[in-house]
Amino acid sequence: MTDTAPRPTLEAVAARAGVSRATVSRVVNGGDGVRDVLVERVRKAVDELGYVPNQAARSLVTRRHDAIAVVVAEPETRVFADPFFAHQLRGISKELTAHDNQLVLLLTEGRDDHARVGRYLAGGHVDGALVFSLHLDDPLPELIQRAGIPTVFGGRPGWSGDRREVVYVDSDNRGGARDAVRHLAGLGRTRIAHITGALDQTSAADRLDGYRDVMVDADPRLIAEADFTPAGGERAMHELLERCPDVDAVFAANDLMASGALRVLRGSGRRVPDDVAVIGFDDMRPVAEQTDPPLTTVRQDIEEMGRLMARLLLRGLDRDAPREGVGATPSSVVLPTTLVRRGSA
Amino acid sequence: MTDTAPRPTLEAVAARAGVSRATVSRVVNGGDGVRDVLVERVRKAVDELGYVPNQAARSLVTRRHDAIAVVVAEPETRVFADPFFAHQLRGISKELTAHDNQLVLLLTEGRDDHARVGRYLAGGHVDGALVFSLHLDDPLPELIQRAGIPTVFGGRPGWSGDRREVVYVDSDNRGGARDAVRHLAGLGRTRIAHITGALDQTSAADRLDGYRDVMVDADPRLIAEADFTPAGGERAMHELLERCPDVDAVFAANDLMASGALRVLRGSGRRVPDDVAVIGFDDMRPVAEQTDPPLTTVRQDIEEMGRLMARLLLRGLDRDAPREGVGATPSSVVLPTTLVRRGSA
DNA sequence: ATGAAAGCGCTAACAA
DNA sequence: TTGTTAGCGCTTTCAT
Repeated sequence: MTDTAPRPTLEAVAARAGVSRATVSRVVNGGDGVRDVLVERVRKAVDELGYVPNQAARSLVTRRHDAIAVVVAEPETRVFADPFFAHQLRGISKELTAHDNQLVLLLTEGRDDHARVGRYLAGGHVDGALVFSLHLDDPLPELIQRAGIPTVFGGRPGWSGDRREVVYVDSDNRGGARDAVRHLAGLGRTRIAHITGALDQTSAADRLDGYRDVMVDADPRLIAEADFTPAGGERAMHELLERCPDVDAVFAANDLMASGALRVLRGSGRRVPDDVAVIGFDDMRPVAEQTDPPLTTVRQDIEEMGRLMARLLLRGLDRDAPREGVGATPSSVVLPTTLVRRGSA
Repeated sequence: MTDTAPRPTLEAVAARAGVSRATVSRVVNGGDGVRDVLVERVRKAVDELGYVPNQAARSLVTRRHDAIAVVVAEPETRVFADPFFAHQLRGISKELTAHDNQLVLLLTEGRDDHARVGRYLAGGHVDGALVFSLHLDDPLPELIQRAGIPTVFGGRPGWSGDRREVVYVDSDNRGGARDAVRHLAGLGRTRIAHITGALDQTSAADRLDGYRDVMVDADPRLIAEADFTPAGGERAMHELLERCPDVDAVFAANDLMASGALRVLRGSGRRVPDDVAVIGFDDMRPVAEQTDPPLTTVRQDIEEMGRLMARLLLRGLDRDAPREGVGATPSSVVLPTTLVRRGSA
């Protein structure tokens, strides 16, 4: 491990270039209104000294940090089991990088952490926040409101009774679910079951709604509640098989659960898709492409969601942005989904 | 999105509490040597005003940021296909959180990004860096050295000819590989093949070495070079089958490749483990537990690696830490692995 | 086009 | 124990 050496300051550069600190500052920040000769001299001094501006000092006066926080509020370890999270992060990172912003990652491990996150957000370390994985009863939005920091949510926040306008990016969970179920119906299936996700998340609730849109008076026994995990999918599939042995199709609210269902189906001696057709949601390639048979699923562009969230937030932060008219206050976005056909349906 | 309100300063709190700024500062930073009455008064004022210290101002004088950067230098999108990354991150996050440090995530997307990362690290935004996924020819270590910032590497860095002492955390790749191959040999297998990872990463090279340790004069045709991806595993397995149809065991350098190999094996009509035994590496549960048959594999405690990296870095940063004696300069750590037996071998 | 000077909000000597 | 004071390194009026 190396030890930190003392860094040159603006002052040092100014001395070396034979100009004032103000001039160096101007050059460092774009150099408008400074004679070319001086710009050159200053640049040279900067290079020779290896000068890098001290962000703390800069932020102290500009009140900007060029950093945004990504808050992943997932009490469970689930986030880490699926690549969803990583993809979003990647999209966010790309967009932020393109705008010279840094990404500060805040992972919360349960209730105790919320206070810490709240403090951090309120502490003026970052210019804005991107918040994920909210459950209905999550106290985080409240904290964030209090922190008074611009925020974009990932996924439609579910809490009700909130008057404030929130900005979020979500995919069309309901529409995607409809497409999936319609596809199954189009295959001639009539006993189409649904394995739900954790219903305290809007994504799960919306997918269930989509299922119901198509299966208007579905046998309630065809709906099994689960939690987005493979084990949950297995459990739900067992239930379903027991309650309705005549089930001929299953729409699972994500790929992980679908893969669990697939295993149970195989174990029960049923062939997929011949006896029972299966559709998942997410299109997580490592999962969906490697089940047997490969999974037909509803794809959402996760990385794009991340990118969009970042873009929305940055736009809202932009001081020169138009305060009214088109694109003034960013508003929520819902991205379309597409059905990807593979072997399972 | 909410707009930011002007925050109260130390000054304001001092005025309200009827004390000096210095006293408020003391209270805010622990409150030693301040009379209880005043501590109380100040705390009250802080609460009433909703005062939160301005980090920029604080860092400017303390030169600490209580933030460390995590640099993930993975040109490929591979990081995002496997949960490895997320697990490390989680371990790191936990440890940092426990020490009131923030995590700044720096994702690099290829060469162009390196300069940006270098600038950031040199910019004095963070107190230290945790760096991952180095390839042999990676320019990042060089940049980091120049930035002169304390660093701990994840995985043994492979570049040679570097005199400086580097601190890293790695798992015992070579030993783990030996265990795996010995297990296969113990099963009576004699034609044991190896599918390597990307050999420009030390983890892959070390696992290959471990394989060779046991298979001292292995038929070179039993070694197929791949790249840690499932597709690479499939390709390698095809090669292997073609070159050595009598292969009776395969040790793949990670679970993803092992799952690919499993598919090819099944496709070729071979039974696992009866005809060919298979062992992976990593113990990525979502993968290893859900292959058919479930994968026997070498487990490494990824989260612990992350935690350890953070701990090492923080210890090195600690100003009050003993500069000599036990635990003075942190040194590298290699964590043990364990063989997890499932169905495939 | 350039420089002088005033602070941004905080901590840390030093005095009292 | 508490207050006074001098900066930390930078940006930004305001003069020149």
